[in-house]
Amino acid sequence: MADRTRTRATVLHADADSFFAAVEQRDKPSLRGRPVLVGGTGPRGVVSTASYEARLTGARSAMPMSRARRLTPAAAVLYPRFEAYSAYSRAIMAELRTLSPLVEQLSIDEAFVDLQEGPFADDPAAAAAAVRARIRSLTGLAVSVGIGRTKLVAKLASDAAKPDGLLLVEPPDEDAFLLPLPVRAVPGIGPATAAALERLDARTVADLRRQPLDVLTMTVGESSGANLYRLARGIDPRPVSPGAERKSVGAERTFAADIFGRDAISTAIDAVTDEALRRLTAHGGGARTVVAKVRFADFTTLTRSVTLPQPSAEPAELRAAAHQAALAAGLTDSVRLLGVSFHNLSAHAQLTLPWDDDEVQAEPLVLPPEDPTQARPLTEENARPGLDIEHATLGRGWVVHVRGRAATVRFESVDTPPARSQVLDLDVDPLLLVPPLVALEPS
DNA sequence: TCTGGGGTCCTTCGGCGC
DNA sequence: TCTGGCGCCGAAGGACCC
Repeated sequence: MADRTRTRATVLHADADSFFAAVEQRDKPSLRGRPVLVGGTGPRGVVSTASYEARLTGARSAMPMSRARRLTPAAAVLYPRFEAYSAYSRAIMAELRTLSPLVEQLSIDEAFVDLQEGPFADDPAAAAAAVRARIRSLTGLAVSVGIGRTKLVAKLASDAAKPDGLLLVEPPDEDAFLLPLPVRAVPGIGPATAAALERLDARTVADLRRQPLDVLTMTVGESSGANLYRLARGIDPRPVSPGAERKSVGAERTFAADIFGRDAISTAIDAVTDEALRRLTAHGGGARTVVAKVRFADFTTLTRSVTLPQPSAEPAELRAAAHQAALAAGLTDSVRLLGVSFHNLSAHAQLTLPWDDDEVQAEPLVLPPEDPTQARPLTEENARPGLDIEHATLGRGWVVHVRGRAATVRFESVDTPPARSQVLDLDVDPLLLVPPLVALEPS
């Protein structure tokens, strides 16, 4: 494809507003209009998403949950329900695909759409307004949209449009839009790069544009420097490309308290490896490289890898490699986090068949995960605030908290009025943990 | 006040073959 | 035979994003 730079604003970027928190407020009527924090609820949790009400107090994504709670004592703190978010995400992406088949999903709540070839190239703003309204009607969620000639401008426009807005930046208006923005707004410029640019006195995109190419490459590296040099000039020929292949899968776990000792660590490696294997199996195919990641009590982190002669999908072989890699990290100190990931993925599984190898032992099957579609009794151990529950006669609701056999819950869902919280004795009124029920109907 | 979990991409370095 | 340069690959670390 000859990538001829476009002349019209036909790249659309759509991004759901405080997605996780908005889904929770939608599904839990008593939380609407109230501060909500979604994220890890344990002692070492961090905030994934803060609702707009919670942001008023200074709570932010990536902030330690302990700090966010202190800033926002009134907030509901909820454990993420990824199944529910995925269902809403699929509905949003399906609506976006009505605009064009060229949809590049960036994350669970964000996508680019290329309107150039479709019927909407002449009036992207009208198409965007219509799709925002349909998504709102179907899911109750606000999706902010930016439209521009390039991915960079579309993305920055959707940021500027938040919350619940639509901004189209016409090509003649690009410089007026881009130049005053802080460099930190540019995707790819994080804290480290911004600090390096600050040393050049480059704080805005306009400042960045004044930097010679060689200064930028010396400051932030060859690739990033050339990239920034172009982006600062609005040069961004990246096409909207659907179909990106996954390059790695893995799992990692930060322990509520540091663990130490051979046995505890070995058990933990097995558990994390099982989860990573489960995801590899779900992805399909095998992997050639296994990476173990270890974070010690002082937060220093290191990785060690083992590369196999050929890609493998055999749990025993991958598990052995994971242990070998973790061992190479020298697990003597207190360990805060363990991770296992698989790289150099190969599309199709290379399971060594039993007759290929005399020494194959009893097949160590990947344990089936706890089937998320299967209801289980609610207990103090498996309770997490925010999870869906069901009572035989009182119906569906969600967990506020569980202490011993006393469960505090609210019986409410998308289309019920807000409910007061009530306390049930689980021995008298058993509750089932159930998968989220996502009813998507135009309203 | 104490730092998650899922990823992607880039840089640097050392080993190796030519 | 020794040395240097180049390109490739794997390993490790780090920055960044949502």
